[in-house]
Amino acid sequence: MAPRVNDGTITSKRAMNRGAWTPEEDRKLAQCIEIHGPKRWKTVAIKSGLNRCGKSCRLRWLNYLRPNIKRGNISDEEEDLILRLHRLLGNRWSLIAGRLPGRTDNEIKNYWNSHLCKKVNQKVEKPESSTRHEIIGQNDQNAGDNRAMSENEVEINESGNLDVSLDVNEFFNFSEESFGFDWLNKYLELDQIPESTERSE
DNA sequence: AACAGCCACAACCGCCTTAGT
DNA sequence: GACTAAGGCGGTTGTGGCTGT
Repeated sequence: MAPRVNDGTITSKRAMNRGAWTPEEDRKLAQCIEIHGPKRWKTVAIKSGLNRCGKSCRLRWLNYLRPNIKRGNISDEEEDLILRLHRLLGNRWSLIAGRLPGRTDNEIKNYWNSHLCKKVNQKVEKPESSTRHEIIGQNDQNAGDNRAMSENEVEINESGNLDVSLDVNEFFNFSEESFGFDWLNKYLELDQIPESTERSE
């Protein structure tokens, strides 16, 4: 790895604006992105004259300013989807967010940490209701380790009893139009894997 | 009314990956 | 291939608002 000389976050902390964004800053950023597009964040940061780093501008745009963004009121359906996707993917919030149109990884991450994490833990504490889901959920503590795994593999159960190996990119159709829930049905079907399939090795 | 504790969420930090030279 | 800058991501923190005492 290259030594970090300047990654945009350490850069002259003294000089950069930090903290909450003001409506005026939002307006300037939106204007600048309109001109330069939601890329080249360093350029956007400079041209907007906001005295913010590129990463900060990017985050603000992605989480609050970009069009078609949904805020709050996560529906039961969405919550269920998040739970299922988390079982499948672990803490890969951007992937999960990619399946929830209008939702951001930051929002889902926050929602998970403040709401769903507790729910899952409560379920885990009730072994009598243990289903395949709860058993898998117990591996959530290791979810971060999923990053070390191949992008193309999802090994759900490290015990070897239920190793589901699949191509995530193939499983999820990442095309722009695929924000519907059809793909979920596929997963839900998969969710009821017959015993013979589960034991396939 | 005042205070403490909790919760939700916006924002930052640091690591990793990718693209460009 | 090596190096650097920039982008992307997940983890963590700071803080304002809410609730209970």
